[in-house]
Amino acid sequence: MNHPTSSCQPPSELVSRHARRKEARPGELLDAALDLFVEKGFAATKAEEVARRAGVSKGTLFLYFSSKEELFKAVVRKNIAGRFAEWNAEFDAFEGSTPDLLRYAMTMWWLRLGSTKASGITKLMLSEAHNFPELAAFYQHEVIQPAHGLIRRILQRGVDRGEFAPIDMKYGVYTVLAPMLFLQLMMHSKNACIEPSDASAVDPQKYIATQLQTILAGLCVRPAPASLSEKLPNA
Amino acid sequence: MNHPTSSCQPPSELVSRHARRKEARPGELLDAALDLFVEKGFAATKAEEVARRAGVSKGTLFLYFSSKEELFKAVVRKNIAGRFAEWNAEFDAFEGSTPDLLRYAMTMWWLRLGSTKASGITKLMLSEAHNFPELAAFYQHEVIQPAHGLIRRILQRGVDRGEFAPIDMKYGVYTVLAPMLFLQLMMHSKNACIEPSDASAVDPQKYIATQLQTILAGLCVRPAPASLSEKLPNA
DNA sequence: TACATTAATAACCAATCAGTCATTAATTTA
DNA sequence: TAAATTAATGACTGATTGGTTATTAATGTA
Repeated sequence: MNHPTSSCQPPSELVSRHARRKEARPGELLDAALDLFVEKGFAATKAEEVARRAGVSKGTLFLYFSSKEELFKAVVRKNIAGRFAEWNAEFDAFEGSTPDLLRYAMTMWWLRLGSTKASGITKLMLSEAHNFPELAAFYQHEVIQPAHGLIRRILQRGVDRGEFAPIDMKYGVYTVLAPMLFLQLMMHSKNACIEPSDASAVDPQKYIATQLQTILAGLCVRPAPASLSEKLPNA
Repeated sequence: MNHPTSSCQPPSELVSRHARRKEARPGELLDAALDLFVEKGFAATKAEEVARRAGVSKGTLFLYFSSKEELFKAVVRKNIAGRFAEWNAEFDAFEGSTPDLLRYAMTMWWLRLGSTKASGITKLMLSEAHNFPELAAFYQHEVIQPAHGLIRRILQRGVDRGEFAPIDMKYGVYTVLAPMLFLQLMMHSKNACIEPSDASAVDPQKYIATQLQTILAGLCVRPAPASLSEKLPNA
Protein backbone atom coordinates (compact mmCIF):
# COMPACT_ATOMS: atom_id res chain seq x y z
CA MET A 1 0.00 0.00 0.00
CA ASN A 2 2.73 2.42 0.86
CA HIS A 3 4.82 1.40 -2.03
CA PRO A 4 5.83 4.29 -4.21
CA THR A 5 4.36 3.71 -7.64
CA SER A 6 3.80 7.37 -8.34
CA SER A 7 6.84 9.15 -6.93
CA CYS A 8 9.50 9.59 -9.56
CA GLN A 9 12.39 10.24 -7.23
CA PRO A 10 12.13 8.39 -3.93
CA PRO A 11 12.29 11.24 -1.38
CA SER A 12 15.17 9.83 0.61
CA GLU A 13 15.57 6.87 2.91
CA LEU A 14 11.84 6.43 3.40
CA VAL A 15 11.73 4.05 0.48
CA SER A 16 13.76 0.90 0.41
CA ARG A 17 16.65 0.96 -1.99
CA HIS A 18 15.39 -2.32 -3.37
CA ALA A 19 11.95 -1.04 -4.27
CA ARG A 20 10.64 -3.03 -7.23
CA ARG A 21 9.09 -0.86 -9.94
CA LYS A 22 9.45 -2.80 -13.11
CA GLU A 23 7.10 -0.62 -15.17
CA ALA A 24 8.58 2.75 -14.27
CA ARG A 25 12.28 1.95 -14.65
CA PRO A 26 12.69 2.04 -18.43
CA GLY A 27 11.01 5.42 -18.77
CA GLU A 28 13.04 6.91 -15.95
CA LEU A 29 16.26 5.53 -17.39
CA LEU A 30 15.39 6.89 -20.82
CA ASP A 31 14.73 10.35 -19.40
CA ALA A 32 17.98 10.36 -17.46
CA ALA A 33 19.86 9.12 -20.51
CA LEU A 34 18.44 11.85 -22.74
CA ASP A 35 19.50 14.51 -20.25
CA LEU A 36 23.04 13.24 -20.02
CA PHE A 37 23.57 12.35 -23.66
CA VAL A 38 22.48 15.82 -24.70
CA GLU A 39 24.56 17.46 -22.01
CA LYS A 40 27.81 15.52 -22.42
CA GLY A 41 27.62 13.48 -25.62
CA PHE A 42 27.41 9.75 -26.09
CA ALA A 43 30.95 8.60 -25.39
CA ALA A 44 31.43 10.93 -22.43
CA THR A 45 28.24 9.82 -20.68
CA LYS A 46 28.90 7.07 -18.15
CA ALA A 47 26.41 4.27 -17.75
CA GLU A 48 26.69 4.53 -13.99
CA GLU A 49 25.82 8.21 -14.11
CA VAL A 50 22.66 7.52 -16.09
CA ALA A 51 21.67 4.87 -13.57
CA ARG A 52 22.37 7.13 -10.62
CA ARG A 53 20.28 9.94 -12.09
CA ALA A 54 17.43 7.51 -12.60
CA GLY A 55 17.79 6.40 -8.98
CA VAL A 56 19.00 2.86 -9.65
CA SER A 57 22.28 1.00 -9.74
CA LYS A 58 24.31 0.38 -12.84
CA GLY A 59 23.34 -3.28 -12.80
CA THR A 60 19.70 -2.33 -13.13
CA LEU A 61 20.37 -0.27 -16.23
CA PHE A 62 21.86 -3.28 -17.99
CA LEU A 63 18.89 -5.32 -16.84
CA TYR A 64 16.65 -3.19 -19.04
CA PHE A 65 19.04 -2.24 -21.86
CA SER A 66 21.57 -4.71 -23.13
CA SER A 67 24.23 -2.09 -23.86
CA LYS A 68 24.91 1.62 -23.89
CA GLU A 69 24.27 1.72 -27.64
CA GLU A 70 20.89 0.03 -27.23
CA LEU A 71 20.05 2.58 -24.56
CA PHE A 72 20.87 5.36 -26.99
CA LYS A 73 18.78 3.82 -29.74
CA ALA A 74 15.85 3.56 -27.35
CA VAL A 75 16.25 7.25 -26.50
CA VAL A 76 16.19 8.18 -30.18
CA ARG A 77 13.18 5.97 -30.84
CA LYS A 78 11.19 7.40 -27.97
CA ASN A 79 11.94 11.04 -28.63
CA ILE A 80 12.32 11.31 -32.39
CA ALA A 81 12.04 8.29 -34.65
CA GLY A 82 8.83 7.03 -33.09
CA ARG A 83 6.94 10.19 -34.03
CA PHE A 84 7.32 10.28 -37.78
CA ALA A 85 4.32 8.05 -38.45
CA GLU A 86 2.07 10.47 -36.56
CA TRP A 87 3.53 13.49 -38.32
CA ASN A 88 3.19 11.96 -41.73
CA ALA A 89 -0.46 11.21 -41.06
CA GLU A 90 -1.02 14.71 -39.72
CA PHE A 91 0.49 16.36 -42.77
CA ASP A 92 -1.39 14.05 -45.13
CA ALA A 93 -4.62 15.19 -43.53
CA PHE A 94 -3.75 18.89 -43.83
CA GLU A 95 -6.35 20.84 -45.82
CA GLY A 96 -4.89 24.31 -46.43
CA SER A 97 -2.39 25.67 -48.92
CA THR A 98 1.10 24.24 -49.09
CA PRO A 99 2.79 27.45 -47.91
CA ASP A 100 0.52 27.21 -44.88
CA LEU A 101 1.41 23.56 -44.48
CA LEU A 102 5.10 24.40 -44.51
CA ARG A 103 4.58 27.17 -41.97
CA TYR A 104 2.57 24.76 -39.84
CA ALA A 105 5.20 22.04 -40.13
CA MET A 106 8.10 24.24 -39.11
CA THR A 107 6.13 25.74 -36.24
CA MET A 108 5.15 22.31 -34.99
CA TRP A 109 8.69 21.12 -35.37
CA TRP A 110 9.88 23.92 -33.17
CA LEU A 111 7.25 23.36 -30.50
CA ARG A 112 7.51 19.58 -30.37
CA LEU A 113 11.17 18.97 -31.04
CA GLY A 114 13.34 21.98 -31.82
CA SER A 115 12.70 23.70 -28.54
CA THR A 116 13.08 20.57 -26.41
CA LYS A 117 16.06 18.76 -24.99
CA ALA A 118 15.71 16.10 -27.67
CA SER A 119 16.98 18.50 -30.31
CA GLY A 120 20.40 18.13 -28.72
CA ILE A 121 20.58 14.67 -30.27
CA THR A 122 21.28 16.34 -33.60
CA LYS A 123 24.47 17.94 -32.39
CA LEU A 124 25.52 14.72 -30.73
CA MET A 125 25.13 12.68 -33.91
CA LEU A 126 26.88 15.31 -35.95
CA SER A 127 30.02 14.93 -33.92
CA GLU A 128 30.00 11.29 -32.83
CA ALA A 129 28.70 9.54 -35.92
CA HIS A 130 32.21 8.84 -37.09
CA ASN A 131 33.20 7.05 -33.90
CA PHE A 132 30.05 4.94 -33.64
CA PRO A 133 29.22 3.70 -37.14
CA GLU A 134 26.42 1.45 -35.97
CA LEU A 135 24.64 4.33 -34.26
CA ALA A 136 25.22 6.46 -37.35
CA ALA A 137 23.57 3.86 -39.57
CA PHE A 138 20.67 3.56 -37.17
CA TYR A 139 20.19 7.32 -37.04
CA GLN A 140 20.50 7.66 -40.79
CA HIS A 141 17.80 5.05 -41.29
CA GLU A 142 15.45 6.01 -38.47
CA VAL A 143 15.73 9.79 -38.49
CA ILE A 144 17.51 11.37 -41.45
CA GLN A 145 15.71 9.45 -44.15
CA PRO A 146 12.22 9.86 -42.68
CA ALA A 147 12.87 13.55 -42.11
CA HIS A 148 14.01 14.14 -45.68
CA GLY A 149 11.08 12.10 -46.94
CA LEU A 150 8.64 14.17 -44.94
CA ILE A 151 9.96 17.48 -46.20
CA ARG A 152 10.19 16.21 -49.74
CA ARG A 153 6.54 15.20 -49.67
CA ILE A 154 5.49 18.62 -48.49
CA LEU A 155 7.45 20.31 -51.27
CA GLN A 156 6.15 17.82 -53.83
CA ARG A 157 2.60 18.59 -52.72
CA GLY A 158 3.28 22.25 -53.44
CA VAL A 159 4.65 21.48 -56.88
CA ASP A 160 1.80 19.10 -57.71
CA ARG A 161 -0.80 21.70 -56.76
CA GLY A 162 0.92 24.39 -58.80
CA GLU A 163 1.81 26.44 -55.72
CA PHE A 164 5.58 25.93 -55.94
CA ALA A 165 7.72 26.14 -59.02
CA PRO A 166 9.22 22.78 -59.99
CA ILE A 167 12.53 22.48 -58.21
CA ASP A 168 15.44 20.18 -57.61
CA MET A 169 14.08 18.40 -54.55
CA LYS A 170 17.52 17.83 -53.07
CA TYR A 171 18.20 21.54 -52.77
CA GLY A 172 14.67 22.24 -51.67
CA VAL A 173 14.98 19.87 -48.76
CA TYR A 174 18.27 21.45 -47.74
CA THR A 175 16.84 24.91 -47.84
CA VAL A 176 14.26 23.89 -45.28
CA LEU A 177 16.59 21.78 -43.16
CA ALA A 178 19.60 24.09 -42.91
CA PRO A 179 18.04 26.77 -40.72
CA MET A 180 16.55 24.12 -38.45
CA LEU A 181 19.95 22.55 -38.04
CA PHE A 182 21.58 25.89 -37.34
CA LEU A 183 19.01 26.80 -34.74
CA GLN A 184 19.56 23.53 -32.91
CA LEU A 185 23.29 24.06 -32.85
CA MET A 186 22.88 27.57 -31.47
CA MET A 187 20.57 26.32 -28.76
CA HIS A 188 22.91 23.60 -27.59
CA SER A 189 26.11 25.61 -27.51
CA LYS A 190 25.30 27.95 -24.65
CA ASN A 191 28.67 28.12 -23.00
CA ALA A 192 31.01 29.22 -25.72
CA CYS A 193 32.48 28.34 -29.03
CA ILE A 194 29.99 30.13 -31.26
CA GLU A 195 28.99 33.21 -29.39
CA PRO A 196 31.52 35.45 -27.72
CA SER A 197 30.79 35.14 -24.04
CA ASP A 198 28.86 38.41 -23.84
CA ALA A 199 26.47 37.84 -26.74
CA SER A 200 22.77 37.50 -26.09
CA ALA A 201 20.92 34.69 -27.80
CA VAL A 202 18.98 34.90 -31.02
CA ASP A 203 15.19 34.77 -30.75
CA PRO A 204 14.25 31.38 -32.26
CA GLN A 205 10.66 32.25 -33.15
CA LYS A 206 11.75 35.32 -35.04
CA TYR A 207 14.53 33.42 -36.74
CA ILE A 208 12.12 30.75 -37.95
CA ALA A 209 9.63 33.32 -39.19
CA THR A 210 12.33 35.08 -41.17
CA GLN A 211 13.64 31.89 -42.67
CA LEU A 212 10.13 30.78 -43.64
CA GLN A 213 9.59 34.07 -45.40
CA THR A 214 12.77 33.64 -47.38
CA ILE A 215 12.13 30.00 -48.21
CA LEU A 216 8.59 30.64 -49.41
CA ALA A 217 9.70 33.60 -51.45
CA GLY A 218 12.11 31.30 -53.21
CA LEU A 219 9.66 28.46 -53.72
CA CYS A 220 6.38 30.11 -54.63
CA VAL A 221 5.34 30.41 -58.22
CA ARG A 222 2.64 33.01 -57.41
CA PRO A 223 2.83 36.77 -57.77
CA ALA A 224 5.94 35.94 -55.83
CA PRO A 225 5.22 37.70 -52.50
CA ALA A 226 8.00 40.29 -52.77
CA SER A 227 10.11 37.93 -54.82
CA LEU A 228 13.47 38.56 -53.27
CA SER A 229 15.84 36.15 -54.86
CA GLU A 230 15.20 37.39 -58.40
CA LYS A 231 16.12 40.99 -57.82
CA LEU A 232 19.58 41.06 -56.36
CA PRO A 233 21.24 42.39 -59.49
CA ASN A 234 24.50 43.94 -58.33
CA ALA A 235 27.90 42.15 -58.18
CA MET B 1 75.64 12.87 -44.32
CA ASN B 2 73.07 10.20 -44.84
CA HIS B 3 71.09 11.21 -41.87
CA PRO B 4 67.48 11.92 -42.71
CA THR B 5 66.85 15.55 -41.98
CA SER B 6 64.61 16.08 -45.00
CA SER B 7 62.50 12.92 -45.22
CA CYS B 8 59.24 13.33 -43.37
CA GLN B 9 58.40 9.68 -43.00
CA PRO B 10 61.46 7.44 -42.74
CA PRO B 11 60.95 5.01 -45.64
CA SER B 12 61.10 1.84 -43.58
CA GLU B 13 63.80 0.01 -41.65
CA LEU B 14 66.59 1.84 -43.40
CA VAL B 15 66.60 4.46 -40.69
CA SER B 16 67.22 3.58 -37.09
CA ARG B 17 64.23 3.71 -34.86
CA HIS B 18 66.17 5.94 -32.54
CA ALA B 19 66.93 8.58 -35.13
CA ARG B 20 67.31 11.94 -33.40
CA ARG B 21 65.44 14.75 -35.14
CA LYS B 22 64.68 17.26 -32.47
CA GLU B 23 63.64 20.06 -34.84
CA ALA B 24 61.27 18.07 -36.99
CA ARG B 25 59.33 16.22 -34.28
CA PRO B 26 56.99 18.95 -33.01
CA GLY B 27 55.79 19.85 -36.50
CA GLU B 28 55.20 16.25 -37.43
CA LEU B 29 53.35 15.59 -34.20
CA LEU B 30 51.21 18.68 -34.72
CA ASP B 31 50.28 17.57 -38.24
CA ALA B 32 49.41 14.08 -37.09
CA ALA B 33 47.39 15.49 -34.21
CA LEU B 34 45.40 17.82 -36.46
CA ASP B 35 44.50 14.90 -38.74
CA LEU B 36 43.30 12.73 -35.90
CA PHE B 37 41.56 15.41 -33.85
CA VAL B 38 39.57 16.50 -36.88
CA GLU B 39 38.80 12.93 -37.87
CA LYS B 40 37.80 11.53 -34.48
CA GLY B 41 37.40 14.39 -32.04
CA PHE B 42 39.53 15.31 -29.03
CA ALA B 43 38.49 12.74 -26.45
CA ALA B 44 38.40 9.86 -28.92
CA THR B 45 41.90 10.51 -30.25
CA LYS B 46 44.50 8.42 -28.47
CA ALA B 47 47.89 9.89 -27.67
CA GLU B 48 49.57 6.72 -28.84
CA GLU B 49 47.82 6.94 -32.19
CA VAL B 50 49.06 10.48 -32.74
CA ALA B 51 52.58 9.38 -31.92
CA ARG B 52 52.38 6.37 -34.21
CA ARG B 53 51.16 8.48 -37.11
CA ALA B 54 54.06 10.88 -36.55
CA GLY B 55 56.42 7.92 -36.55
CA VAL B 56 57.48 8.11 -32.92
CA SER B 57 56.61 6.40 -29.68
CA LYS B 58 54.10 7.70 -27.18
CA GLY B 59 56.88 8.66 -24.81
CA THR B 60 58.31 11.00 -27.41
CA LEU B 61 55.01 12.81 -27.75
CA PHE B 62 54.99 13.64 -24.06
CA LEU B 63 58.59 14.73 -24.37
CA TYR B 64 57.46 17.62 -26.60
CA PHE B 65 53.96 18.31 -25.23
CA SER B 66 53.25 18.05 -21.55
CA SER B 67 49.70 16.74 -21.98
CA LYS B 68 47.07 15.96 -24.57
CA GLU B 69 45.38 19.29 -23.88
CA GLU B 70 48.60 21.18 -24.46
CA LEU B 71 49.01 19.30 -27.72
CA PHE B 72 45.56 20.42 -28.77
CA LYS B 73 46.25 24.03 -27.87
CA ALA B 74 49.42 23.93 -29.92
CA VAL B 75 47.45 22.60 -32.88
CA VAL B 76 44.95 25.45 -32.57
CA ARG B 77 47.70 28.03 -32.24
CA LYS B 78 49.58 26.80 -35.27
CA ASN B 79 46.58 26.46 -37.55
CA ILE B 80 44.19 29.18 -36.47
CA ALA B 81 44.94 31.47 -33.57
CA GLY B 82 48.44 32.33 -34.75
CA ARG B 83 47.17 33.84 -37.98
CA PHE B 84 44.87 36.57 -36.76
CA ALA B 85 47.63 39.15 -36.41
CA GLU B 86 48.53 38.74 -40.07
CA TRP B 87 44.91 38.90 -41.18
CA ASN B 88 44.19 41.98 -39.13
CA ALA B 89 47.17 43.73 -40.70
CA GLU B 90 46.11 42.64 -44.15
CA PHE B 91 42.60 43.95 -43.76
CA ASP B 92 43.83 47.18 -42.25
CA ALA B 93 45.89 47.76 -45.38
CA PHE B 94 43.01 47.04 -47.74
CA GLU B 95 42.30 49.95 -50.07
CA GLY B 96 39.03 49.17 -51.85
CA SER B 97 35.39 49.51 -50.85
CA THR B 98 34.10 47.68 -47.80
CA PRO B 99 31.80 45.38 -49.77
CA ASP B 100 34.91 44.40 -51.71
CA LEU B 101 36.79 43.93 -48.47
CA LEU B 102 34.09 41.64 -47.13
CA ARG B 103 34.11 39.65 -50.35
CA TYR B 104 37.88 39.45 -50.16
CA ALA B 105 37.82 38.39 -46.51
CA MET B 106 35.32 35.60 -47.01
CA THR B 107 37.13 34.34 -50.08
CA MET B 108 40.45 34.33 -48.27
CA TRP B 109 38.85 32.62 -45.31
CA TRP B 110 37.66 29.85 -47.55
CA LEU B 111 40.98 29.41 -49.30
CA ARG B 112 43.16 29.58 -46.20
CA LEU B 113 41.00 27.96 -43.56
CA GLY B 114 37.50 26.93 -44.55
CA SER B 115 38.62 24.53 -47.24
CA THR B 116 41.40 22.98 -45.18
CA LYS B 117 41.48 20.25 -42.58
CA ALA B 118 41.84 22.88 -39.86
CA SER B 119 38.24 23.93 -40.31
CA GLY B 120 37.28 20.66 -38.65
CA ILE B 121 38.40 22.17 -35.35
CA THR B 122 35.21 24.21 -35.32
CA LYS B 123 32.99 21.15 -35.24
CA LEU B 124 35.19 19.56 -32.61
CA MET B 125 34.95 22.54 -30.27
CA LEU B 126 31.24 22.82 -30.82
CA SER B 127 30.69 19.36 -29.44
CA GLU B 128 33.46 18.91 -26.89
CA ALA B 129 33.62 22.34 -25.29
CA HIS B 130 31.32 21.22 -22.50
CA ASN B 131 33.52 18.29 -21.51
CA PHE B 132 36.80 20.23 -21.57
CA PRO B 133 36.15 23.62 -20.02
CA GLU B 134 39.79 24.64 -20.07
CA LEU B 135 40.05 24.04 -23.80
CA ALA B 136 36.77 25.88 -24.27
CA ALA B 137 38.10 28.92 -22.45
CA PHE B 138 41.30 28.81 -24.46
CA TYR B 139 39.41 28.58 -27.74
CA GLN B 140 37.02 31.33 -26.74
CA HIS B 141 39.90 33.63 -25.97
CA GLU B 142 42.24 32.71 -28.82
CA VAL B 143 39.81 32.14 -31.67
CA ILE B 144 36.22 33.22 -31.09
CA GLN B 145 36.98 36.65 -29.74
CA PRO B 146 39.60 37.56 -32.37
CA ALA B 147 37.29 36.29 -35.11
CA HIS B 148 34.35 38.36 -33.91
CA GLY B 149 36.64 41.33 -33.51
CA LEU B 150 37.92 41.02 -37.04
CA ILE B 151 34.46 40.82 -38.58
CA ARG B 152 33.21 43.62 -36.40
CA ARG B 153 36.00 45.89 -37.59
CA ILE B 154 35.19 45.18 -41.19
CA LEU B 155 31.53 46.02 -40.64
CA GLN B 156 32.42 49.09 -38.63
CA ARG B 157 34.64 50.27 -41.47
CA GLY B 158 31.64 50.02 -43.78
CA VAL B 159 29.46 52.00 -41.42
CA ASP B 160 32.13 54.64 -40.81
CA ARG B 161 32.61 55.16 -44.54
CA GLY B 162 28.88 55.43 -45.14
CA GLU B 163 28.78 52.23 -47.19
CA PHE B 164 26.73 50.19 -44.72
CA ALA B 165 23.69 51.30 -42.82
CA PRO B 166 24.30 51.57 -39.07
CA ILE B 167 23.47 48.18 -37.59
CA ASP B 168 23.47 46.21 -34.39
CA MET B 169 26.98 44.82 -34.63
CA LYS B 170 26.10 41.65 -32.77
CA TYR B 171 23.62 40.60 -35.42
CA GLY B 172 25.87 41.77 -38.20
CA VAL B 173 28.70 39.56 -37.01
CA TYR B 174 26.33 36.59 -36.81
CA THR B 175 25.05 37.15 -40.27
CA VAL B 176 28.57 36.80 -41.61
CA LEU B 177 29.59 33.97 -39.32
CA ALA B 178 26.56 31.69 -39.63
CA PRO B 179 27.05 30.60 -43.23
CA MET B 180 30.76 30.00 -42.60
CA LEU B 181 29.90 27.80 -39.66
CA PHE B 182 27.29 25.92 -41.63
CA LEU B 183 29.67 25.29 -44.49
CA GLN B 184 32.29 23.88 -42.15
CA LEU B 185 29.78 21.53 -40.59
CA MET B 186 28.65 20.29 -43.99
CA MET B 187 32.24 19.66 -45.04
CA HIS B 188 33.10 17.66 -41.97
CA SER B 189 30.04 15.44 -41.88
CA LYS B 190 30.61 13.44 -45.01
CA ASN B 191 29.39 10.08 -43.85
CA ALA B 192 25.89 10.69 -42.64
CA CYS B 193 23.77 12.52 -40.22
CA ILE B 194 22.96 15.58 -42.31
CA GLU B 195 22.70 14.35 -45.83
CA PRO B 196 20.75 11.25 -46.74
CA SER B 197 23.31 8.82 -48.02
CA ASP B 198 22.56 9.46 -51.70
CA ALA B 199 22.82 13.25 -51.66
CA SER B 200 25.59 14.98 -53.54
CA ALA B 201 27.47 17.76 -51.82
CA VAL B 202 26.79 21.46 -52.02
CA ASP B 203 29.28 23.54 -54.02
CA PRO B 204 31.06 25.68 -51.39
CA GLN B 205 32.19 28.45 -53.74
CA LYS B 206 28.68 28.92 -55.04
CA TYR B 207 27.28 28.80 -51.53
CA ILE B 208 29.65 31.51 -50.35
CA ALA B 209 28.90 33.69 -53.35
CA THR B 210 25.18 33.43 -52.72
CA GLN B 211 25.53 34.19 -49.04
CA LEU B 212 27.74 37.21 -49.75
CA GLN B 213 25.11 38.50 -52.14
CA THR B 214 22.43 38.22 -49.49
CA ILE B 215 24.56 39.68 -46.72
CA LEU B 216 25.61 42.68 -48.76
CA ALA B 217 22.07 43.27 -49.90
CA GLY B 218 21.10 43.47 -46.25
CA LEU B 219 23.99 45.68 -45.18
CA CYS B 220 24.43 48.19 -47.96
CA VAL B 221 22.93 51.63 -47.58
CA ARG B 222 22.99 52.20 -51.33
CA PRO B 223 19.91 52.12 -53.59
CA ALA B 224 18.70 49.84 -50.80
CA PRO B 225 18.37 46.69 -52.88
CA ALA B 226 14.81 45.67 -51.92
CA SER B 227 15.13 46.42 -48.22
CA LEU B 228 13.86 43.17 -46.84
CA SER B 229 13.92 43.41 -43.12
CA GLU B 230 11.47 46.30 -42.98
CA LYS B 231 8.67 44.60 -44.84
CA LEU B 232 8.01 41.39 -42.96
CA PRO B 233 4.61 42.40 -41.65
CA ASN B 234 2.90 39.16 -40.65
CA ALA B 235 4.01 37.21 -37.57
C1' DT C 1 88.47 5.47 -28.51
C1' DA C 2 86.39 6.76 -24.14
C1' DC C 3 83.09 9.67 -21.96
C1' DA C 4 79.18 12.83 -21.62
C1' DT C 5 74.84 14.32 -23.17
C1' DT C 6 70.25 13.78 -24.41
C1' DA C 7 66.64 12.04 -27.98
C1' DA C 8 63.88 8.21 -28.08
C1' DT C 9 61.94 4.06 -26.46
C1' DA C 10 58.89 0.59 -24.25
C1' DA C 11 57.54 -1.40 -20.18
C1' DC C 12 54.91 0.13 -16.55
C1' DC C 13 51.31 2.44 -13.43
C1' DA C 14 46.95 4.22 -12.00
C1' DA C 15 42.51 5.58 -13.22
C1' DT C 16 38.42 4.89 -15.78
C1' DC C 17 34.49 2.44 -17.36
C1' DA C 18 31.28 -1.00 -20.00
C1' DG C 19 29.45 -4.99 -18.88
C1' DT C 20 28.90 -9.44 -15.58
C1' DC C 21 27.32 -12.20 -11.84
C1' DA C 22 26.73 -13.99 -7.27
C1' DT C 23 24.03 -12.21 -3.61
C1' DT C 24 20.14 -9.73 -1.37
C1' DA C 25 15.54 -8.69 -0.55
C1' DA C 26 10.73 -7.44 -2.14
C1' DT C 27 6.75 -9.71 -3.61
C1' DT C 28 3.82 -13.54 -4.84
C1' DT C 29 2.01 -18.04 -4.23
C1' DA C 30 0.85 -22.05 -1.62
C1' DT D 1 4.27 -18.51 7.41
C1' DA D 2 7.36 -20.90 4.25
C1' DA D 3 8.91 -21.50 -0.32
C1' DA D 4 9.50 -19.71 -4.90
C1' DT D 5 10.23 -16.03 -7.96
C1' DT D 6 12.52 -12.19 -9.72
C1' DA D 7 13.82 -7.00 -9.29
C1' DA D 8 17.71 -4.84 -7.74
C1' DT D 9 22.27 -4.44 -6.08
C1' DG D 10 27.33 -3.64 -5.92
C1' DA D 11 31.62 -5.86 -6.00
C1' DC D 12 34.32 -7.53 -9.63
C1' DT D 13 36.66 -8.10 -14.34
C1' DG D 14 38.97 -7.00 -18.41
C1' DA D 15 40.12 -3.67 -21.60
C1' DT D 16 41.57 0.86 -22.48
C1' DT D 17 44.49 4.81 -22.08
C1' DG D 18 46.89 9.25 -20.24
C1' DG D 19 51.00 9.90 -18.41
C1' DT D 20 55.81 8.27 -16.11
C1' DT D 21 60.37 6.52 -15.94
C1' DA D 22 64.29 3.47 -16.20
C1' DT D 23 66.82 2.06 -20.04
C1' DT D 24 68.89 2.33 -24.69
C1' DA D 25 71.39 4.34 -28.25
C1' DA D 26 72.62 8.26 -31.31
C1' DT D 27 75.52 12.14 -31.35
C1' DG D 28 79.04 15.35 -29.83
C1' DT D 29 83.53 16.09 -27.60
C1' DA D 30 88.26 15.34 -25.92
